[in-house]
Amino acid sequence: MRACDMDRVKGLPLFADAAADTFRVATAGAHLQRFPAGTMLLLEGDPVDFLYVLLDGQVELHGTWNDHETVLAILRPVSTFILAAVVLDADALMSARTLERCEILMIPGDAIRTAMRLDPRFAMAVSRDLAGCYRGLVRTVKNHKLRNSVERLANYLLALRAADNSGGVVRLHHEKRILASLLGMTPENLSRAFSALQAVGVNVQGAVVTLSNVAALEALAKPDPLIDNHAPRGGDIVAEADAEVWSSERNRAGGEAGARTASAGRRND
Amino acid sequence: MRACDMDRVKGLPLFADAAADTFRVATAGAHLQRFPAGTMLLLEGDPVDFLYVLLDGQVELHGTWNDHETVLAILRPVSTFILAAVVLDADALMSARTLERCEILMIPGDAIRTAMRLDPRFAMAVSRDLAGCYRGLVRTVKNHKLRNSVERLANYLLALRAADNSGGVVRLHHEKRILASLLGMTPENLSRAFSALQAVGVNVQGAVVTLSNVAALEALAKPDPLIDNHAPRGGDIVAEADAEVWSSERNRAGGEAGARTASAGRRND
DNA sequence: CGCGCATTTGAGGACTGTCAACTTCCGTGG
DNA sequence: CCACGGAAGTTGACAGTCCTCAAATGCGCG
Repeated sequence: MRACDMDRVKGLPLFADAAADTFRVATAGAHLQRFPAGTMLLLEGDPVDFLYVLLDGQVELHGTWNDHETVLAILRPVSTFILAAVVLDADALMSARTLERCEILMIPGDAIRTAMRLDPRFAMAVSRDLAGCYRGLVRTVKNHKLRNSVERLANYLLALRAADNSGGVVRLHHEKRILASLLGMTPENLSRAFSALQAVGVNVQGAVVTLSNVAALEALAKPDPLIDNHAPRGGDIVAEADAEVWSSERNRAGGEAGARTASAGRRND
Repeated sequence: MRACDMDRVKGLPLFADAAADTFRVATAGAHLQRFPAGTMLLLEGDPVDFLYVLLDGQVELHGTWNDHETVLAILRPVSTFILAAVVLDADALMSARTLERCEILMIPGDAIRTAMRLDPRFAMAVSRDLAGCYRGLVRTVKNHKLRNSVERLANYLLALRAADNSGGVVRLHHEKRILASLLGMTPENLSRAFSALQAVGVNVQGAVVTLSNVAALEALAKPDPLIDNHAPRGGDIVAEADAEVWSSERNRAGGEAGARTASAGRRND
């Protein structure tokens, strides 16, 4: 493993606070591996033997049922994934597949669990990481249960814009059919959702999306800090520490989240 | 706090493994409180000062957006909730409301965080708890994205049956409109979903549901161990340790989960 | 007994998925 | 450099699912 890779791993919130020994032990048994695009790293139901650290490339996490598949998260460097299964030494609930050529550090699950026992600071970091992942998923569920597909897409675009601090032009990081699945719709409907957003100044040109009327888009999207990690807080409150990898917002470019309906309201309560 | 309550708290996976000292310190600053039905314990967006331990009654966790509300989880004793926010000392992403008269132990968040720093075994237990919660939500997302409303209801009923190890008769633990929201539909559609399940031997009589043809119900529901925590594993595999509170399967009686479409398949990819 | 609320039922419409045809894009190979 | 083939993305037509509104029914509590 290159020194710079080592530094990148050490820079993860998960390891930043760990004792030097902990880090050394954990990475001692680790190995760096390269995978071509389209490789299945992990199949749901399989035992999980490693904590994965994505150093380069993109990885998709998905689930299947009854011959259907849905994308649950898309990871970009630097991210760890499958931490929850490692902590519990349990079977994977999601499959992982490379979307492009990837460089991945694989740390034995035993090493992680041992390190947690020996280093309370590391155990604490794991807890914080998992708490952040959990909260990311709460946002996702709220997003899906409280918003329709056009609203989800609108918020996704705003999240992209916030993440790339791009002005009025954002680039989609994935194929549209992957994005459609992540947002919980079919490719056809994603296409129609983009059309619908033309009315608020959204134009698509391949992977390049121009937002010519952000105010109108925001009026439609109604981003909410309790769903969308990028959305502005009310007062002068400090940004929360959710951080962390996985389906955490940063990786998904703020894509998924979730929150909703009031006591009297309706819509998919 | 009564001694028997103390024992119930100590019996939680979260505390079972903790040092005696840890438990003493944590519960020293705690106070037991009773709330009438319909009390808002916590509003989303509020700072979280306590870890809540539900000892008696039922609590609903919900999220709101744009004047709509959705139920994210329903908790029954003994459960802790809001642990993720406590670990991160962050604002709540969900609101909590009592559904009936409740008895709740409130442990200061500081005490929890301090205990984690001092007691690695406790920190480890927190990690395991959060990992279980996380996996519960992964199941929920798969359930919602991969199944339609009738399928979700069918699996919910099977989960209830498994939890209560009832034969062909299960009791609903909540009002139908709450259940509808938890399952991601309107009360009207829950009613229609029940009607649809008559074809596979499901009959509703108030809160009492009789399942006269479990085989047919299962054929429709297609329960999956990677979505439904109750579903049978393939071989002689040991049941996983997900356990834990919160939106964990046990509380929701195995209700929620989620996963979906295969590469070629469709339906809400 | 009557009121209020939860639940049910019906009708209609909005949203989303399915199927099929067409266009565009892109990499391969001639 | 250009033609070809396949995949991705679009569009249209249609159907199924789900939500909304309204009204009726049933149940529990005062």
